[in-house]
Amino acid sequence: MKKRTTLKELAKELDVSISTVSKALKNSPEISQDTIDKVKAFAKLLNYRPNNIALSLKNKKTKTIGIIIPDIVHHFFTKVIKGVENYANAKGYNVIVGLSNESFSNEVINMEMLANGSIDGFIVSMSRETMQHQDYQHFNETLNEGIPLVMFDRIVNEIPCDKVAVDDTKGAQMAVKTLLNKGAKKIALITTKDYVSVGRLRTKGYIEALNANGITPIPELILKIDDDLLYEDSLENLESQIKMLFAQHHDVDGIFAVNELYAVVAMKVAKSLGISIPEQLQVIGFTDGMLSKHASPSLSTVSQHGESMGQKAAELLIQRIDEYTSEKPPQPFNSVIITTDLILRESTK
Amino acid sequence: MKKRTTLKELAKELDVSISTVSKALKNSPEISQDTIDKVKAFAKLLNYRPNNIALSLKNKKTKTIGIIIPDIVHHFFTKVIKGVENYANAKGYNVIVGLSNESFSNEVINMEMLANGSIDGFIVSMSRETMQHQDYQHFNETLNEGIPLVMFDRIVNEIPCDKVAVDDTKGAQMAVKTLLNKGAKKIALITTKDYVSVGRLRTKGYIEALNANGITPIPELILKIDDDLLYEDSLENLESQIKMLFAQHHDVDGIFAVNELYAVVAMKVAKSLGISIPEQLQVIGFTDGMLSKHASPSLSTVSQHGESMGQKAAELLIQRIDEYTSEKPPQPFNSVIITTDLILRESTK
DNA sequence: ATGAAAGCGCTAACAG
DNA sequence: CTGTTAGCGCTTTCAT
Repeated sequence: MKKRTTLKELAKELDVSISTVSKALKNSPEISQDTIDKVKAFAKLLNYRPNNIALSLKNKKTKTIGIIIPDIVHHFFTKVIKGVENYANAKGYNVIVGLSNESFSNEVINMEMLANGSIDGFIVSMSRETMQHQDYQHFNETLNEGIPLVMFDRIVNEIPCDKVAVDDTKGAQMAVKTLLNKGAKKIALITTKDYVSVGRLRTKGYIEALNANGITPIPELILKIDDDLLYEDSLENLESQIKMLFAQHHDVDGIFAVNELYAVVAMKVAKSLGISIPEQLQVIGFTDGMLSKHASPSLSTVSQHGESMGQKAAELLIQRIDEYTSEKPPQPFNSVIITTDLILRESTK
Repeated sequence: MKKRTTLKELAKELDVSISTVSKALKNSPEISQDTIDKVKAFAKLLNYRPNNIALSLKNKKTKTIGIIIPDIVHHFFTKVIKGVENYANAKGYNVIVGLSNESFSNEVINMEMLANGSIDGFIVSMSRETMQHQDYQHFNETLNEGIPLVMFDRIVNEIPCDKVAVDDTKGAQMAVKTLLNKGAKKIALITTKDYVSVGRLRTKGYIEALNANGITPIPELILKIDDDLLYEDSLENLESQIKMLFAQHHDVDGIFAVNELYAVVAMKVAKSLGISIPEQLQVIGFTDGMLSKHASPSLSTVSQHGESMGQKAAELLIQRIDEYTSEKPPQPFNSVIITTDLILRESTK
């Protein structure tokens, strides 16, 4: 277990000063080619590699970014992380992942832990609790301390920062419109409670699409699911609500669900009731994940392009980090919208 | 954008020395209660929080651990990360995630990047390429530099470190035995190429279970899929292979697949051929993910307990980190086996 | 009870 | 061309 070599050691062995070694390794023109060669050869021999931590302390930059998400067991967030990693690594950044588990306090604690010098900036999707409490103080504090922040997916206007959002409303509109075009007359919506921004926006899209087609939305056809479904125990609740919907409205022939799980569960319930898909009932979900692809019938869905979101978020963040450190004039904040695509599969005609 | 307060600033404002402030904040008995109070009050006022980087440099501990995985868009790894995060955070550690994308060089680069002081230890599941090349030099180097390493899931004996593995062979045995008990006579296996350790071990379990029941394994019933299926484009290849299997062996009445995707695809093909599940064909997969739960019929599966694996890995790693820094006598390496559970659902009788 | 000083590993302004 | 020095923020030993 040999210890990591330091500049000091190299210097001592070569009998030159530390700064000479430091400069030589950077090909400084101040140093003679001769010593440069000697130093480099020796450094390679001892397998010298600079200590990141020391560099961070010196440069006041850690070259790592923190991403805070509500849950990692979730295809969409996973895609986003992948996008962030790809872009960040290419730029020489590492990525620290913090999980809030949908809890406000976890989110705060995680961010505070990282804000104490561990990271150069944050990429965040708010926890459900934070959205409910509408307490954004920790975000604003972070920003005040000069740590840039990019929010994605679960966005809120109150926070002055860069944002990357999905075009939730448009995506939902498109889905519902497609359902209508394909002959659906009575389309139900399975969505979240309104405090979830993406649920709210997708609900908006649903209503707008109906209105645009001269259809008055029927409140009874809108299921606002209470529990965030990532928490798997609430599935039964969902199933029974959907059963009730079918019981009361035999003629529902279309369903738009704001995530793929709701959609898949709806299909399952429908099948168990002997309703055939897509003949009697067409279904479109949101988020293009594993479930959609491998459900049977496979699920038509609005694709969110999580990986692109992650990339874009990382890009905005690193740009902002550069701006801060180079003391450039501050640029206005960006709000990037990632457009959605409709992927048609077997659950629609 | 106010800057972070430092000890120095506090000291200047309070007109005491830096070391006094430092000690006061730690309730050092060397400092009078009076100054302690004063310092603390002022520190709180200015919202002082210590700089992690400076601490890391001083202590030579970063309080962060690096986890390197082949792919994050994968339920199992995601569960493991969650387990690692939970345990690590509780112990005051952060988690840096590195993705190898199943590539050897990415794995090496990622580890080198982090090994330069950014982390106190690694938790790793090898990339597919690494398993193929059987080049473990980077792991050994890391260990030589005194950075502890815990491997999980994709394990290899050649590396002297702590390990957390799934009981792949037993899990597979149990699955096949269950299939037999439930009346299956001719059981096919869908597995990976042998260089994937977990695939190899599960194949072993399959063969052992058959042998134990006096059945001679038929090579034709063993499909060794070439491409790692996480790469989604190779699905068609899989489907056609499965079709061929059914064409040549009408009487296959059981399938054991080494992951849930293979199993779900097999069910899909079977259904498309009019084979009813579980009546004519019973299926068991491996890994208890979203797909298994929400497939229709829902998939019986061997659960790997990814979250427990992550927790255990983090526990072993942090223990090892403590050992290293406290210069305790080295303990022998642990190999923890996480036992599997069989979850019976609709795809078996 | 308080402070000065060294040092963690590295960089860079300044001197020679 | 090479070396000295100060400093990043903090801890800790050793004076005082």
